Amino acid sequence: MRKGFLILTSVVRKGFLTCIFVKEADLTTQRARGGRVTIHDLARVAGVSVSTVSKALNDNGRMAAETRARIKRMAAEIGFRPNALARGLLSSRSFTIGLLTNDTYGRFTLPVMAGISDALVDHGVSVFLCAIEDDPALGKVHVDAMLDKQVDGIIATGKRIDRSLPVDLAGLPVPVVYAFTAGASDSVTFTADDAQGAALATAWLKKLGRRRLVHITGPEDFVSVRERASAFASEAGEGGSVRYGVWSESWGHQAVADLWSAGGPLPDGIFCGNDQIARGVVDALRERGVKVPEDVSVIGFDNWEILAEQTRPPLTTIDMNLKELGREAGLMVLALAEGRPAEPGLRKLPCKLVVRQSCGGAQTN
Amino acid sequence: MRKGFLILTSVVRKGFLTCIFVKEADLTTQRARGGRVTIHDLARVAGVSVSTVSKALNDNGRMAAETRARIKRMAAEIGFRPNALARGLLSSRSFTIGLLTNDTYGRFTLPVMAGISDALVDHGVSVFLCAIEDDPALGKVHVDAMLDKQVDGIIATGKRIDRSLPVDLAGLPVPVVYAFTAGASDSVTFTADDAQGAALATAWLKKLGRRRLVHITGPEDFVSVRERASAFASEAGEGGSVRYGVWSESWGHQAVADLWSAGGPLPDGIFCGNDQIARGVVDALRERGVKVPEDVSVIGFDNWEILAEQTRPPLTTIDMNLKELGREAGLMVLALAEGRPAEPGLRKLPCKLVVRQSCGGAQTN
DNA sequence: GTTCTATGAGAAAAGGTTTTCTCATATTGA
DNA sequence: TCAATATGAGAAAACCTTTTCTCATAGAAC
Repeated sequence: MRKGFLILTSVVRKGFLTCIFVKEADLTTQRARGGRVTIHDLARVAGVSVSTVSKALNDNGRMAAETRARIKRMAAEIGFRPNALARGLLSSRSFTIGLLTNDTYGRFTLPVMAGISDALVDHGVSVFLCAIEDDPALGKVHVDAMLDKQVDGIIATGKRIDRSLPVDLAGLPVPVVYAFTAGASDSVTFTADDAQGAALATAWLKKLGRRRLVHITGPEDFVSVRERASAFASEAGEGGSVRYGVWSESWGHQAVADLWSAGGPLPDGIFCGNDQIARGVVDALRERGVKVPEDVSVIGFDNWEILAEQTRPPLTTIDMNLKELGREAGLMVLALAEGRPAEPGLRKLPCKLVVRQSCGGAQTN
Repeated sequence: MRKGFLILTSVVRKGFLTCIFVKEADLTTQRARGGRVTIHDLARVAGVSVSTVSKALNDNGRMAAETRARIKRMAAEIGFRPNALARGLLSSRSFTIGLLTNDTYGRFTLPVMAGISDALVDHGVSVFLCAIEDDPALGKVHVDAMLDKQVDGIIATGKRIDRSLPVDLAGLPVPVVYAFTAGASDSVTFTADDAQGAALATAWLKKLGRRRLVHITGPEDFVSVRERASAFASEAGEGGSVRYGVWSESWGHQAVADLWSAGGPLPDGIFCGNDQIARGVVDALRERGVKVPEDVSVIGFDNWEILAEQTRPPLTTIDMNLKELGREAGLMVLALAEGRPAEPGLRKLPCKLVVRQSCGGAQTN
C-alpha cells in the first residue's frame, strides 16, 4: 500500500472493486470536519473536477448524460449533501425563516407553525421558532440573531390582531409577514375572518330553529370580539343580545347564572366567544338541569380540540383554519423572499363550522 | 462631487462631518446584497483592512487599544453584524440546533422548547422546530434539512419515555440529546422523575390526613404510569389502590362512578395520573355532592395551567419542571457540540408540588 | 490535410469571515 | 549610527459551493 495514503472508501462499480486513495492529510481534515463529505471528496472519488460535480448535481451546464448520471449515482453512494451554509453564502438565500411569537401556550402558534412548516418543508425551508413573551429586549435579541443567520424572511404571530409585538420589524432587510398580530399598514397580514365565522355560527343556530340567541364573549376591547358581536347582531336580528366578559370558563358559568336569574325570556341558543366560555356555559347549564342540546344549543369558537372533544356533550364550534393560515403565510413570505410582489393589506381567511353534539343537528356536514 | 462616486454614509466624528465615498459599483453590489453591511464596508469606512477589523471586533491579535476602540465604535455606528453563514462555514459551528418533536399539541414540547430557547439564546444559538407527527418520511426530511444546515446538535422530544421517534438518530455527525423520548442506551436522555413526583403527591395527601387513597391513572403500558403507580403503592401502604384507564376526563368520571357504586369504603384522597383525569374526577365528585377538598382531596399531575386553574376548585398538582428540563437539555447539547464530554444515561429531574385548592391544606409552600 | 464548430470538462472567482503568516515601522540598546 | 526587537497592521489562505469563462479535443466540412 502506498505510504502516506489511506483508503477512504471502496466502491464497487461495474463489478470492479475500485479503491480510492487519499492523502492522510486530507483524511485528517475530514475528521476535523466531523466526517462530513464535501463536493471535493465526491469529485476525487468520481475522478472529475468540483465544477463538473456541481453542474452534474444541479442539472446545469453541458455534459455527457452518462457522466451526469454516474456522478449522481456516486453522490448517493457516498452520501454527499451540499453544505447549506456555503450555498447560502453564495446565493444569499439561507432557506430559513424565523417565526416570532408572543403566545406562550402555543394555542394559536402551534397550528400556525404546523401549517408554515408543512408548506415550506417541500421547499427545503426550515423554521426558527422564537418565543419572545412580551419582552422587547428578548424580541430584539431574537430578531438580531435571526438576521445574523440571514433568514430569508420573518413571520410575526401573536394572540390578537389589534396588538403588535413589542419589537419593531419595520425596515428590516428581509420581508415580514404578520399573522394574528398587527403590522404596519403597508404590510401583509393574515387573520381569520371573525365576522364570517360569527355569521356562520349564528346561521347554524338559526337553521336549527333557535330564535332567542345570546352571544357570550370576551372583553369588548378586542377588535375580533367587536367584529364577531356585530356580525352576530345583524344575523340574529331582534332576538339577539351580547354579553361581554373575559376568556374563561368561570365567565361562562357566571353569564348563565345572570341570564337564568334575570327573569326575562330564556335563550335557546348560545354562541360563545371561545371554547373555554362554551365549556363553562355547558357545565353551568347541565348543573341547572337545562339539557344541551335539547333545550339549548351551545356553539363555541376556536375548535380547541382537546377541550371541545372532552366537553359533555362535545362542542360544536367554529374552526379558524389556523393551519391553513400558517400555510398561506409561509408561502407568502417565501414568495416575497424570492422577489415576487404581493399586495399589502389584511387578508381574512374563512372559518369553518365543526359539528359535534352541543347544538344538535346533523352530524354530517 | 467626484464622478462615479456616491456618498455611502456620513459620520460625525469628533465634531467633524466626514463623508465616505464609495465607488458606484460597490454600492450596486451592496444593493444586491439586500443592503447588508459587510466587514469590507466597515474596513473601508474605518480606513483599515478587513483582518484588522476582524481582530478588533473579536478581541484577537495585537493592536493599539485606540484602534480597537475606534473600530468597535464605527461598527456600532454603521450597524455591522457579522454574517453567521460565513462565520459558520469557517468555524463549522452554525450556532443553530434542531428540536425534533412528535407532540402535535405541544403540551410537553412548548415548555421544553421555552427552556431550551431560554438557555441557549444567551449563547447566540437559535432553534429549528420540526414537528414530524409520527411520520418517518417527514422525520427523515427534517433531519436531512437540519444536517444540511449544519446544526450543531439535535434535541429529540416526544410524549413518553418508552417510545422512540420514528426516525433513526444514531450515527449522526452531530450530538443528539433525548428529552421525554427513548434514545439508544449510550445516549444522553432527560425525563421527569415519575416516582419522585408520585411519592410527592401521595405524601402530600397523607400529610393532609388522608388515609384511604386511590390512584386513577392512564394506560398501564406507559412506563411512567407503572413507575408512578409503584411509587404510589409503596408510599400509600395498605390503604392504596390503583385504577388504570386512559388519559381523558371521561375516564376520571367513570372511575369515580365505579368507586362510588362499588360499595366498599370510599376514598378520601385521589391522586390522578394527569390533570385531565383530575378534572373529570373533580367534576364527577361535585355532581355527586361530594365536597372537594372537604370530603375528598384530589391531586393531579402535569400542572397544565390552563386546565388546572379553571377547574373548580383549582387543582393542586405535580409540575414536571419541563422548562428546566428543556434548559438542561439545551445546555447539554451545547456542551456536547463544543466537545465537552458527558456521561450517557437517563437523567431524572425532580418534580415539584403546586398547591392550589383541590386538596385543601396550606396555600403557602 | 487544414480550418471551423460543437462538445465536454476544468480553472477561477465570488460570497463574508477568521486566522496565520509576513512585513514595515518605530523603539530600544549598544 | 547600526543592529536587534517589539509592535501594529495588512496579505493571503481557508471554509464549501456555484457560476462564468476558457480551453482542449473530436468530428465535420472544405
